[in-house]
Amino acid sequence: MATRAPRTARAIARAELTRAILDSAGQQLAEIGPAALSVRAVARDLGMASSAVYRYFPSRDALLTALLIEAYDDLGEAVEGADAAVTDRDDLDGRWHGICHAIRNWARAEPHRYALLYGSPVPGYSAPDDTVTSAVRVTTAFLSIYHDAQVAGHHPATTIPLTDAEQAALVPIRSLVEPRFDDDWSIRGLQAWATVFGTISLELFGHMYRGVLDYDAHFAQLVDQLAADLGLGE
Amino acid sequence: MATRAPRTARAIARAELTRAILDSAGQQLAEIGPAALSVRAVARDLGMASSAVYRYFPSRDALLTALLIEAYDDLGEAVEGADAAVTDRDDLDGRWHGICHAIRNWARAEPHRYALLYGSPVPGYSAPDDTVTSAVRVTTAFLSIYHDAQVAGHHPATTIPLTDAEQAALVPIRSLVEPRFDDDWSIRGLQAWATVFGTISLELFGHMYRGVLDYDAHFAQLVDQLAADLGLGE
DNA sequence: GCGATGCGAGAGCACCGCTCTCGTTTAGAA
DNA sequence: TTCTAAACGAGAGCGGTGCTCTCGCATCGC
Repeated sequence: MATRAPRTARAIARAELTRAILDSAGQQLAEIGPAALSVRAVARDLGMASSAVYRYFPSRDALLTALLIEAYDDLGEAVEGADAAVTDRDDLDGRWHGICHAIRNWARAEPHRYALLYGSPVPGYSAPDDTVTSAVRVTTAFLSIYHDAQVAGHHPATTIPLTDAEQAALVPIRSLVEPRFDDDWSIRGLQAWATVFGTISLELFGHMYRGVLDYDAHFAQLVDQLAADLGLGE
Repeated sequence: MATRAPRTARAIARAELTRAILDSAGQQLAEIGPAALSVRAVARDLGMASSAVYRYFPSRDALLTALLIEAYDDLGEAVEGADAAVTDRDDLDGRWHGICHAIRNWARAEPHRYALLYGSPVPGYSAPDDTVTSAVRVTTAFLSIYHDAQVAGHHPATTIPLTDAEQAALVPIRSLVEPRFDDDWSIRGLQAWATVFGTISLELFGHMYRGVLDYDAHFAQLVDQLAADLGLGE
């Protein structure tokens, strides 16, 4: 099944050039950020006319969206890899640490790409449908751990009771897995998720400038604390 | 003391035009976002040559930085106002709810400005020294509640013990107030801070697209839960 | 082999940030 | 009050951007 669709020489060339554009643009993205990424610069880098790039991506935003999806997949792969690396699937604490640090390590290695994913949305709002499948991979890793933890009988820190409205608000997240999440897992799961990304964003975007000396130690501590709050530590 | 420095007609005109530029640019910022803000459009709006704007702001980034500071002050004012509105200063739970909802309400009313503050940094990195004094206002509101709570003898949920490195990492935040924060207040305070901003950012930037139906109810629940975790509820 | 389609290049449009120059206006010292 | 230096607004212009259109040429399916 060597290569997929392309049979003709033209189709092969098209696939290769598409790839080359994405690579060049991806390098620009990583180096100078999404705001400064320019179609003309990509064309220059590839030695072609800028108008030719538009044969492959209809607009700058479309190119950026493609990079967005690639970034989501890249991060998703890193997170899934870190999770899979824990051979003992019942070591939920280890898996939790694995995915949390995988996210932060990726974010620190690729700050511009992280900002593209979790910072302010750059284009109006990129087409959700295409991106969602890639974006959901990291979320799924969280849910998977929560799910396994609930099934294994772990219990997060006590939560306050929910009103009817609050319960209704969480219906979608609750029904994403089978068996459904209890209230406490829904609440603590969302909370921990927001705390992890909140901390990484605040750190990366410079809001902890003063306040925290050692980001590594602080994040490690936070992940420990969240694991304890989630009741993952046996 | 009517007006401050400006005595000459020229100085008055300068102050007024500076104000007009900021207003026009602020409107652009709020409506179409920081990326699309253009000096030329501001000049057109004010009926002047684009080059004249540069007499007042040396660059687009400088103009954006001024708007950044204004936004920080605007948010800071909203948060301080919400905190001050709680007449019973010992009602820490009420104050906590006040500032958390003030932040989110402001963010939802001014999504582009919130994104400018807490999304990906748009210019390289705007001069910290000018912005810090305004940026720190909302942080101070958090610290104030934490401080009062600790003095009043409230205790947050139990925390896991810190290693020496983790303790050292938190030295700056700990010594921001007198008396210094205990370990548990440092930890839970930072954690709650990150959770609040993480939740607002994830919501505003579309990462809860599926998962949560009713953002208002979810955030209200989160704030309740954090108050409980912080031990603010009597 | 031939028409249809895909493709690259170039010119061009409208916009951008920013700089420079050039008269004019204003402020402050002589 | 006069005169000089500074501030100012307008305009032209430079190099850059995203994007469109047209025009030849290569390639594909029939």
